[in-house]
Amino acid sequence: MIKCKSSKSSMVNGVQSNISAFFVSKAFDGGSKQMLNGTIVHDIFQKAAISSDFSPERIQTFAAEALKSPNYLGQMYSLKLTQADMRQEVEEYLPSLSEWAKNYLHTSPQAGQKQLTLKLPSDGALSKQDATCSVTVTDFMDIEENIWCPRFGLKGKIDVTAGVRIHRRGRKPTERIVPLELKTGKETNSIEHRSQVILYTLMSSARRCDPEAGFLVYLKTGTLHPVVGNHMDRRELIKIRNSLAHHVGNNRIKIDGKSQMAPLPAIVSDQQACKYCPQKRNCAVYNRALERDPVENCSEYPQAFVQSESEHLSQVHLQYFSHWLLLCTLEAHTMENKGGRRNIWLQTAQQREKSGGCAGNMQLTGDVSVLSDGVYKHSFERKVGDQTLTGLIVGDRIVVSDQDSVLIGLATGYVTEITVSGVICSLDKNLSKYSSNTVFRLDQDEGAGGLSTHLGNLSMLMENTPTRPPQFIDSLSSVLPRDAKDTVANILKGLNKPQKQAMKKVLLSKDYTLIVGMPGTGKTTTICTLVRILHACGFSVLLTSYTHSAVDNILLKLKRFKIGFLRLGRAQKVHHDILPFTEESCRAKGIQTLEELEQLYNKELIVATTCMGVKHPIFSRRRFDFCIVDEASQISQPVCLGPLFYAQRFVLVGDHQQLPPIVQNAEARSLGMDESLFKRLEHHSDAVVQLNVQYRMNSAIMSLSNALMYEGRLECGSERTANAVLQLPSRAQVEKELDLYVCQPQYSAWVQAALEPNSPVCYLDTSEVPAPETVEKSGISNHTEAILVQALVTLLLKAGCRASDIGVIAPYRQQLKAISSLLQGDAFKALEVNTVDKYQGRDKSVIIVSFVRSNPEGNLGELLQDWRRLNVAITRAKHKLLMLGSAPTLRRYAPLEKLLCHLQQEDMISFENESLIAEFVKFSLMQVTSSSCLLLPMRRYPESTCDKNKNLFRF
DNA sequence: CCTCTGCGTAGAGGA
Repeated sequence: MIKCKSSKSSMVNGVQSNISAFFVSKAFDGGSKQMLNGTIVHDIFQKAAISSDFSPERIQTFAAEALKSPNYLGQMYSLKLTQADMRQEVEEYLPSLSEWAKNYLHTSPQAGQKQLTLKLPSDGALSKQDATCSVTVTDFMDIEENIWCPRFGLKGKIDVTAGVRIHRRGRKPTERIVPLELKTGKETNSIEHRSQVILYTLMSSARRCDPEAGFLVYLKTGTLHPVVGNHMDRRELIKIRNSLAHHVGNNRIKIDGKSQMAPLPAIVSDQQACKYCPQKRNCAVYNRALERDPVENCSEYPQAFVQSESEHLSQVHLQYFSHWLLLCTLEAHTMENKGGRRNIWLQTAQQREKSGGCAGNMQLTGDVSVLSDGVYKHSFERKVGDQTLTGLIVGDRIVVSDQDSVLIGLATGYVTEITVSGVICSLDKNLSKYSSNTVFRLDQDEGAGGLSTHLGNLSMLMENTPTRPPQFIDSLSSVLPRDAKDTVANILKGLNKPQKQAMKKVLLSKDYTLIVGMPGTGKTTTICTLVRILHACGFSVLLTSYTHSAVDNILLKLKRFKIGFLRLGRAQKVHHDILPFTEESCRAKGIQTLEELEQLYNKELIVATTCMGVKHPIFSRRRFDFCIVDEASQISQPVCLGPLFYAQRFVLVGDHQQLPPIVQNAEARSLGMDESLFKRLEHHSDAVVQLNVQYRMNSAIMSLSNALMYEGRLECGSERTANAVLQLPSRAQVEKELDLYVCQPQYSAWVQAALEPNSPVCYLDTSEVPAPETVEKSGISNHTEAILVQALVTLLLKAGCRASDIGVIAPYRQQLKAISSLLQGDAFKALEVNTVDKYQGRDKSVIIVSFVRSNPEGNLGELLQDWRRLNVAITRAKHKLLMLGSAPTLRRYAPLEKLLCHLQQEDMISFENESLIAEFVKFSLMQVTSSSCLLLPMRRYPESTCDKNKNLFRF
């Protein structure tokens, strides 16, 4: 869909429009006083319209409220404007707002006096003869009506949807519902303004009776201009739309199986238009980097800016730009196809419900309450009561449409609560005006924004700034302030050697430092300490990571040391204990003036947010001494760059031997999109410091990862870590029970080892069991492995292990489902079943890994081919690591082959056959069924039923 | 083949 805003640069000019479709980042169109004024005046007009009160007093009140609203204060901060400036600007408009209402609003006493000239369509329902008429607005039907119109491929927001009465001399008045477009700029009545109204008229016609006309409201003068688009006008606009859509939609082509950026239409040669175009740099860099026939080779050469905007860039820079533009384009395409908004109109609610992420057949119940300005609380109930709701989760962003996908995108908002038969959510629109039997669908809204942050950052990287290889300062004494020395020395006391080295490296860096944190080496602690040291030295720090939870992890630690910080980001995503530090909470304590806001933004040395949060107004002004990026090895390059622009020096913390950034498009991945900035910069070994002393795994578990990935560099931090084993208080009892229960000649070595604290690593080869995989559309699972996991967990719990100390890991979601469905009940509640990816950064005392894949010659998935994923899976356990899988299948994966070889050498593999496994499973399951509560003492068997000397299982 | 987290939007006007 193409946005309807009809400014010259986005709708009319070929190349410019394409460039602006790529780069919609704020950074290039940072706004202006006039734009902010426009927004605020719109706001005031719309508030007056909602309350049907355009009296000067009321309008003054609305203006005063707007001038201290959080959002506008933020923008004033960005633009370095004062509230007084802004007030003056806005107040100029207020009288004409009242004036406009007096002239055109029918509730006003002398309404309908103004004569307008309508240019009527020749075949229109309006009259041909008299072009002069008067118009009154009778009703405000909607404000900021959101229209997504698949029929024309257009989307947009209509400022005001109004009922109007058109009077013509000697005729009966005509009633229409028409779009009003408000303008605060010059009364140009220009082609751009008129085109925008024509498109809105067209979009309105898809929702209701064709209004045939719309109106431009110029608020500076308070005048109203009718705009009637005839068939030809509409056709021409749609043609422009189609050509733009074509270039945006077909921005990549495949040649010999390889994708590349498709050529754009010829660059425009309008010096006047280019002069002020916000996309100037992007246009120039794009042209230099991607066009086969760059303009400098052209004979006529009107775009001198292409040269001046890009001459600082070398071939390497341009290559980086075009390479990542392609990668982002490929990835954006895949993401859009996957969970894009188009499914709202392409799929019925029933279809979409099956794949999850949609709730159809919903009706409004109860009243809609106003939570705050522009936030309305709605309760929906399922019309057909017996169906359970699937897919939607609290916190999801949603789009509300009507069930038949005619009124698409009526409102957007967030799910706040899920009940048995309904959903409660906060929406940006009040839907109570729709009749009570309107049926709605709520769709999960995934891919908003696309990759605009990536591209915006990429563009910013192309800015003309000095570059150089990493440099370092010679001595610490020159960086440490004298009065901070003692504090710093004190803080350093708690650290181990590599951690201390890391601190030193950071302090001595002039540009950047990479901290490689191998599993369990205390990355969070190290970052926390680093922040404390930098804080003590009086440095400002921007603290970021890709996820909210990673940011909050560090902040939770920092909070304990009473270090002050400001946390940016949506309250709903922030950890509960960190909420008091968020901008939102601080503002709630009463920020009315720009000075107070500036104070808040500048108060703390430490500011924390996610990498994607760099669009915040604070970054248009504030700069930091250091930027620390946690989990940097999991962040794609263009995203990681974002926060770095705002700091003098930066520190990336991560481990490229663990999971890389997620890239959905296979081609983009193969072209290197999953290479993080962390990995790329690791080549500068001067800037790298390794944390190799770990406090998580005991020595046996650690040895796996050392053999697989770290070539023996990983060390245990203490004897205690190295020798720590699983404590199972009731183990003896369980083993006795086992003895009593199963008395067969082949005692299961594996089951015994699984419970034995002194064998921390056990691998069960299920190839003889056998345990074949199941491949379904929804994913891959392995039922037998799931049962074995259940049996093991049951046994561990029985032996006295706490459920919260056990973690189950599988590479596939479908397997997690299979396992979870077996582990129902309160006793398993605290147990965590999750994917490898989700376990990154975490640990548990006991980890059970189910590898799932087991087939004689079938396909190998991509997941298990990745060394890094396996490395993560085997480094989560502190005391005991139990693995299940079919060795012959798994040996076809190179990483697993290496792991299995090592396990074999160490004699950590057991083979079991079907009957043994069956007995073991039967035993453990019997325990489940025989006692409803697992943690009660076990039923005792009579002594006589067991032959003690044999120490065997028995039926 | 199947791993998943971030993003509030669309439009504010200038020349």
